[in-house]
Amino acid sequence: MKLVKQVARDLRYSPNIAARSLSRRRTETIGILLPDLYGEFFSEVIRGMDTTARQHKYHLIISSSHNSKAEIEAALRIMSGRVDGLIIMSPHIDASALHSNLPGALPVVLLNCHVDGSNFDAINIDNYKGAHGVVTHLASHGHKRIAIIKGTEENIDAQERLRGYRDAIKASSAEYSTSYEFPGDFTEASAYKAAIRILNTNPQPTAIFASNDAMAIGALSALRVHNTSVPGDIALAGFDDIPIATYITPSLTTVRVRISDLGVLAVKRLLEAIHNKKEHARRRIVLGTEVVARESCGCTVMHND
Amino acid sequence: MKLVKQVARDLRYSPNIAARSLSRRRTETIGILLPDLYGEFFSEVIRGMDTTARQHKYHLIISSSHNSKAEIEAALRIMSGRVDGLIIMSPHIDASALHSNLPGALPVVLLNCHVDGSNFDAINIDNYKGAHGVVTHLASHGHKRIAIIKGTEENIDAQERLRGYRDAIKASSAEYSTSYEFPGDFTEASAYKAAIRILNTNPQPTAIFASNDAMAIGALSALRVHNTSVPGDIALAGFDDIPIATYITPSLTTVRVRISDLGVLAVKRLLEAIHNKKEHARRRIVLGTEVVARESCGCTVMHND
DNA sequence: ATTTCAAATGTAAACGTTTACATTAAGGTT
DNA sequence: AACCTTAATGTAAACGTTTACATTTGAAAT
Repeated sequence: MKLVKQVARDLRYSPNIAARSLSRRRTETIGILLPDLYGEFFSEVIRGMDTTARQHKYHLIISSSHNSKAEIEAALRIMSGRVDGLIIMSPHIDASALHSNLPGALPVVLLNCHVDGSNFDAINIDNYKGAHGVVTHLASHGHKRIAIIKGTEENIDAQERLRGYRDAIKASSAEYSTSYEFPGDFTEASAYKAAIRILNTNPQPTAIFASNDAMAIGALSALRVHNTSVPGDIALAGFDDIPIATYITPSLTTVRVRISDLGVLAVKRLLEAIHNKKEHARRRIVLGTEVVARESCGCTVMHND
Repeated sequence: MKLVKQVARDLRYSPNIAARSLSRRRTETIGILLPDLYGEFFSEVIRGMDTTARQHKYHLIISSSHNSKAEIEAALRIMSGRVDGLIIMSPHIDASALHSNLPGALPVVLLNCHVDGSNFDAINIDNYKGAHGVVTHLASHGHKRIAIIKGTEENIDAQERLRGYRDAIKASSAEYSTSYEFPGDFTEASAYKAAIRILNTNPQPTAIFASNDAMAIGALSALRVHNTSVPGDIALAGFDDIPIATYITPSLTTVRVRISDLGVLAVKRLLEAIHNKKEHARRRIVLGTEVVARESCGCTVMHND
């Protein structure tokens, strides 16, 4: 080892980050803006981001719980000074809000956001195809009345999953009616309530597609309490394939999203933009999904040992 | 509004954070060091930290997936320059490692760490009492052979929960034997395997205490696959009370930890240390727990609607 | 030994704030 | 009107790096 390095270590020297940032005009930090940090989905995404960022010697600064447009705009402004780029996950944001709250040159990646043809890097889940696929699967079991528990209204994922559901129903021999569409907000509790409403519907649906796994679990709980067997009386499917989906009873038929890959991709894309600021070409990436048939739809009894 | 402010807004002025940090000698950022970012437990903790930090206009910089002592020491050094204080959650760290990798003046709060009487602010869960309580509860149902699925060996929470389990067994009419202690690592998968080993034990235990809820869920899954009814054939209890514990089938008897409060407390304590650097008195806080009896131990049938 | 080029070293300005201090202005008291 | 106190304003140094540029040094080539 070079003498200098040895001495540096002896003196416990470590460069002052603020001075370095000031001088170099970069912080080696990327910002993550989330609506909320709740449940396994988000911790998986962040895990992907964190490991990828660290591989490239970047740091992650996280700000969550922005549930109104005003809040997220404030967060944008506050964050923008301390990061080299931003990953934004929020249903509340649109292109004009971004332009008016961010320095124009700041690289941005939109994750699971509604992108109205605006020129931003964006990563989305293939919600439409995933929902279409799993609902088609439910229909293939012969179900005629398939209910959906919807996600938060303004959420683009929720909207696309609903669209996939509707088109799949229409394309199948199942019955299409908006009376089979029940509101939810991606939490277990909201789905618990929705499931009870579904049980009180006449004629009763024989299958439920929950717009995410957390809601599928909430619905399952309500069905159990009301002595309704899954998949015997009512079949059930979710969306996301969070780790726990394999382990619940019955195991959950769902749509697999490589959740942590979302985070990995977002960070990679952002770093690309940061490093090639000039000639970086913005584009939209859609992450594919895959239907995973487990017990809750009545397909199989799984043995995962 | 003052004219200056108006003009400032018009020009889209925002102060340069790096320059401000350099000049003020503080970053208004606190660092979080985690071993891993996995499952609901961590997202809850971070949520508590994030909201509390934001209330005080502080930012959170997060670094996870440090699973060896070398990694976490590297992370300590890298982080220390960019934050005003550090919250550390890691089984791999000890006082000397902290002292030799951090500037002495940097405020630190240890969360769920092993604190060997060293002079640090620390926050811990009352693991011993919680485990003792829930195991005593299982014993009160008349179980004589109560197994435990242990957590990661070097983890202090795991050690304390084991200690609580052992003391509770000895204090009850149940049978104490280390052959009822099965290894696990806090993941569903590890508990799945452990549960199968438990089923093959002769005589078979009639109750299982899993050292966290994720493992309880993993064990439950294995029991179901092997046609073992819970709580009919085997009673089950977990630890943490993650949100999903209410919603699984059967609902999970567990030990409630106000998880997000852990994060809230840690941040508050750290901010206190940052602001009162001189006369801040370090101390250890132990967060109480509460046994929550649900279905999986055979207590009641819950109706949560 | 002189020239040429590259490499090593040294120097100083810049990065954009904050803060401490000095100066000036203003207001109130005798 | 002279004096004191407080407030407002202005000035300059400091924060700890990086980087661009100038200078010196060293080595290779003629």
